Amino acid sequence: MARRRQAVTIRHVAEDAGVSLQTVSRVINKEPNVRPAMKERVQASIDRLGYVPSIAAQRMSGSRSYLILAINDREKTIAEWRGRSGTDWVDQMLLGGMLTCDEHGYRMMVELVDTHSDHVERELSATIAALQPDGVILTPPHSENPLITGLLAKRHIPFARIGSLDPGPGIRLTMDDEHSAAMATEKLVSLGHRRIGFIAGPDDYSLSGWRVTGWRAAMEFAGLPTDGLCEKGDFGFETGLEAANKLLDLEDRPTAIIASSDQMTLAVLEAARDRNLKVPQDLSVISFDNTPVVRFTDPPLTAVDQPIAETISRAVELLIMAPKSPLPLEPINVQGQLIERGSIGPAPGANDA
Amino acid sequence: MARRRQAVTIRHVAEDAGVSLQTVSRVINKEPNVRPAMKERVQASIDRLGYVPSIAAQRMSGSRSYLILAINDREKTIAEWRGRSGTDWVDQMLLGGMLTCDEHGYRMMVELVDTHSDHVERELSATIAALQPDGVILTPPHSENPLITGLLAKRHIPFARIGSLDPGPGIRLTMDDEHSAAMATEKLVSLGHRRIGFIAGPDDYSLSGWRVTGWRAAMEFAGLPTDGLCEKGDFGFETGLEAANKLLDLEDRPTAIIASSDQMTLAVLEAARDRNLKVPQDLSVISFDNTPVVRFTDPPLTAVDQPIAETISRAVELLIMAPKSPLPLEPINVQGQLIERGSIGPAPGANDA
DNA sequence: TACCAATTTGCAGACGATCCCGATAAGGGG
DNA sequence: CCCCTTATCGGGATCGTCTGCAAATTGGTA
Repeated sequence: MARRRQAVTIRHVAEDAGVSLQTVSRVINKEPNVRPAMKERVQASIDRLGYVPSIAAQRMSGSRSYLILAINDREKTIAEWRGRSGTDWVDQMLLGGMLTCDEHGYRMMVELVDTHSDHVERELSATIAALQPDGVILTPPHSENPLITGLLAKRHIPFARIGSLDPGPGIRLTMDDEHSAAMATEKLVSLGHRRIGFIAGPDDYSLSGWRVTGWRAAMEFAGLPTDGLCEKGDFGFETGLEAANKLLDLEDRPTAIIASSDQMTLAVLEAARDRNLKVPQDLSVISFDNTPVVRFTDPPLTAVDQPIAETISRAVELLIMAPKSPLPLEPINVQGQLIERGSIGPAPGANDA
Repeated sequence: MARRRQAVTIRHVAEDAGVSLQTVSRVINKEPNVRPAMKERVQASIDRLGYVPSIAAQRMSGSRSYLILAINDREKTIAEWRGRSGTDWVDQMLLGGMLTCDEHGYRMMVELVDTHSDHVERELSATIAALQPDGVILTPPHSENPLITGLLAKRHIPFARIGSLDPGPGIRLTMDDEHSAAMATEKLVSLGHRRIGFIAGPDDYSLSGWRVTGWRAAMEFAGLPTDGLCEKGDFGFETGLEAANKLLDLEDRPTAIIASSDQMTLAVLEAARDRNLKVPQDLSVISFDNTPVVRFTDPPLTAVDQPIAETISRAVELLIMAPKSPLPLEPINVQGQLIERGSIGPAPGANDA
């Protein structure tokens, strides 16, 4: 096959407009110090010839790659794909990220990286060298991996850490997990529940901790006990089931459970069914994530919506602006929302407050 | 910020190994005519320095971009994202595409393109010029857009058309829609159903037609009528509901319905509920797609699984091999599978066959 | 031993855009 | 009207890799 060359280059445009390459370049990059008349003339040539700059060449000559890289956990993502349990993170990342990138003439690429592997550093390092992105978005649990953050910081590549409050380099964006958990808890308290169980996520996600903190704070504020009411899972169905069983087998069984992911909440529904507990009459349930499945369960789940798309969108904007405006040092909180559906109701035996 | 340069270039490797740039290049690209000893020496330097070639520079010098572009319909994809109805196409494309790309050292990028727009051609053309991908994957309905296929053919960019049997340039890969529809129909016939309705997809997807053909053929083979039993939707919920209503309001109501998408099948469930028809006792239902939601409906849906991931994976492999081996002219069929769940049962009033 | 062909290696140029810096043109105060 | 500052524009080098061709090496044969 014949070697493929660029159809229209900056040179053609320059000739057509009768100006230098430099001037065309300035117009493309919207640089100042170009007279309006000149700018118009060049733009006309660009439009007429249908010229589009080659990103490869732009990157080569030391400028931007117009590429934002989004890093996801390989193992987790593939498991979700294979199991067809829905990959809401990827979906919502793409929604928020791609659309925002589009607006600014950038592209987003998703890259899967192994979390639990010795060569995370090499793997990512190679990707960076090959692609040379202008910015990187780290999703949990990568956002808390010091090897990764260290590597990016060393290379001076702007990056965003989603869902992490740990101090360190990079922009931090969270979905205010503490507040969200408190909000869910308060809702249940207001419905008269006094024993509210919580199923936390794994420890290597710091947001797991923040959610527990929010729940505990709201419980204590309401003067309610928390001892023995917090179990732990890994966001997946199986561990969620174990945790749910433990909570529902307690002598003084909770009348409501909040679980840190939709999959774990599905497990709670299953555990309740096994015990002939009706949701929401005997047990109220609130979930985290609000992925598509929660609308189709029986009953549909009340859930804390994680505004992933919006968060990623904010991250993209900040990264794109990075060369010009300094990155915010303080974490940015994007507020979650409690989407009410049929899985919660008044506490059994509680009169109207 | 300081201009970012490549950390380790081919030049460093060449110096380190004491050879010319050329030789290093040959080793990287696995070209013949390099003595084993030399190859080993260069490879050692590459490993030691952690060298990774810059894709931008590779593309610049006229070789590959190691990039496969997957084109999806913007409007449809965004609507699915926003509505959180599940975007199985994007998900499964990424699953099949990214993993296969990874294996070959390629990357996949998803690009959203407006289907119903005058400037499809310009939009795509600009993307091609900017990214210069080594291959393009077109999903329906883009796979049948002559403007797009013509453009790619003219630029000599290898491309794959998913879900289209139309003659023309490019590799064609289908999920054997005709056979799948026939398979679903036969299943219902074997359960004793005699009036089997079909809800087709929109006309601008040629696969819609093939599915109808498969259904009609299976019906006629069984000596069953088809008149008035085929309605049409646009794959979405609302039009699916209209179609379902029409079928269920027929004087001689069908006892089974096959719908061409999961969303339309959800609408069938809704329409059945409105009329107090029990699924599967009064009405059997089979869906197309098998997206994650179908496991959570009541009852879970029997569905024709669309092997999107596998199909895209095949497409990627063929595109990557394109420069060396010629592209197959005949369409490639990837067989779908009928996943049986609770939404089908024997026809009401039919004794065991 | 000498010679020719095939294999292996190196040199210079190209790819398309940007960056640095110098040259020219425009504008403003004395 | 002149000079100096600032806004505009252009020339040449550069980025990292590959392609085309020439040079050097190897190996086998007459």
